[in-house]
Amino acid sequence: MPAQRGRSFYVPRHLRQPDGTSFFPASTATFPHSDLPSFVSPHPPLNIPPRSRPSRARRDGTTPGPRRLPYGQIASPEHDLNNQEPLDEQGAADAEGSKNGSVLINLEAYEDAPVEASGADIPAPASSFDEIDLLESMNKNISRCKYEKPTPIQRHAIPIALAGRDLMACAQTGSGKTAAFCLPIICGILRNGVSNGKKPASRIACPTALVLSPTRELSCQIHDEAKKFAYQTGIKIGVAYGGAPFGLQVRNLERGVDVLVATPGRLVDMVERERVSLRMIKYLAIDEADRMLDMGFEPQIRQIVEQMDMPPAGARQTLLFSATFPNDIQMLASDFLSNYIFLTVGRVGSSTELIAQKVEFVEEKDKRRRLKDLLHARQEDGHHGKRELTLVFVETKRGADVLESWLFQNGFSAIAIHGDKVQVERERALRSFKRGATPIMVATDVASRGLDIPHVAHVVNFDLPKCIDDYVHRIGRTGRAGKSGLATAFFNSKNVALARALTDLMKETNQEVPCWLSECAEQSFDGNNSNGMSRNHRGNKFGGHDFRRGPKFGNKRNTFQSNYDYSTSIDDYNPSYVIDSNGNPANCDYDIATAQEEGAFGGQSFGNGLGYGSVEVSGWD
DNA sequence: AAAAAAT
Repeated sequence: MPAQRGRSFYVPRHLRQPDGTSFFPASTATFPHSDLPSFVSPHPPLNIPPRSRPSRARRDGTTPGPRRLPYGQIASPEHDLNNQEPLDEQGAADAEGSKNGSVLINLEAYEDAPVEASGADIPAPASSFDEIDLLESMNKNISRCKYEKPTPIQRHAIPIALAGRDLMACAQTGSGKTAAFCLPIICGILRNGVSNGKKPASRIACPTALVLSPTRELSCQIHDEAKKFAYQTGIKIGVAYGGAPFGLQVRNLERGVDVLVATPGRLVDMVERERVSLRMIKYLAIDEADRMLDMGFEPQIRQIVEQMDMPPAGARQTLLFSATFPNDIQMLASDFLSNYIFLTVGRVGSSTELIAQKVEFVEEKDKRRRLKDLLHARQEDGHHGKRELTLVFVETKRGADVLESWLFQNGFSAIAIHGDKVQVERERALRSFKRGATPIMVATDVASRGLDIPHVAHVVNFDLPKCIDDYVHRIGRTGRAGKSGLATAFFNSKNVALARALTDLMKETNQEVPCWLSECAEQSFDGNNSNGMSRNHRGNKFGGHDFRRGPKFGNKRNTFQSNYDYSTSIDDYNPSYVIDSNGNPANCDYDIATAQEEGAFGGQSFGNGLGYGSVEVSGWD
């Protein structure tokens, strides 16, 4: 029985201390409610000294949060990726039912979400939508969306954005961050007069606002959401992403666009072909900003923001949102910002505790058989017929296809989704899964971020991800809106590097950690490092703080909650160890055979002591 | 080694 830390809530990864404690001890100044703390005082703009950009190894780009959280709002409407129809009132109210009591109960916990804000002249948060000076037409849309009360991130971020300030904000997906940047942007455009980006005698679309996101599906989702807020305001929302007909998208934009939601590649294409110009951009929002600035994406983002015709920082308003903001990414991101406010809204993720996490020791060759058993077990437990959904994550695209056909041959109705499928197939697979036509979906990480899939009762990590953030994100597909869920992971010697982080996370979420896993974790090094490379540039963790306050920058004025010792975390962390041919740390003498003797195998290591039968899972309501 | 994002 592993020692529990006695914390009854989940601390988001980016708010954790290296020792696992929260960044927000009781003595720390936080403002869980909407009062602006008295110790927040204006100070001159921070002067960020030039720095050398650290060379970065492959970073485990993390994106926010797994699911939509209640916050007393009705859960987000299901997004039909193909639905490009204008939103009608029914659409606006097309909220997925989550009117159960637990939502309201959980709401109380979210009110305590700790908040950290730093920067000059921080606008006071608002406690209600009425308090925020959004326009009448938008208030109606907010009501139509059944948003009764702003979420913590909305309460803080919307006043900041409405005040015209640049913002770097940390908040989980589903905590309402889409609205947190869409509402003030749309409101700002309305106040200044809608132009629909029309230049007389020009076919070039000139949007006033640009929203960037890392995946096509996420762009669709934001597009749909933004349309709801802009309903009957005259503001036009457009979308541009790859895998869909170029000409069709362009023609839609030619009809006028104020807010363009896009993935980077297609946008660059459109700008280069002179179908879109960024010269009128007044608002730039980057969703999943840390991922967007991660290797692979950064050059494109830099091209869009710095090398095309977009007005420079200061001449536009820039809003960056993400779940995590490692310090090195903050540095990159600050290039895009001017006198910005850094905002972190942590959350008390009690719903995460509603996910029963189970880790089983399963060798590669046994995985299929074990998965089959799991799927059968659930059917025998009488849950089938409710068409609850099971999401199975694998490592590779090919692996997804292979497992899909194997499942099919074994009588399961499964479908695969991954990036080698054409967009139409991706969307078809997703729809089929959501509908329950194929209640099992085998996915790569393409499905782990940004997708809102109701009724997922079970997430199986057939292959565990390399980084713990991905794990958190994947399992968060279940246990939504106050409902419980189950997450099962297949662990074997290939995953030893994840043992420590996995153990920590499970403890934090009050899960019982199997003995063999604890033992493995104790004997291995920090598992959040999958390739044995030093990640000291990232600091010891998380980046849930304004990097401007780090020791290198020497500016600790006007900050609250600064009792964290950066000196031990940012530059001094330099682990080095050797990985042997099996991928294990060479000096980790963890012995699989011992684990087997200890009964570590499948079925013996239920995360919370609950069997499948005793886990309350959701089905169709 | 892998996934995502342009054609």
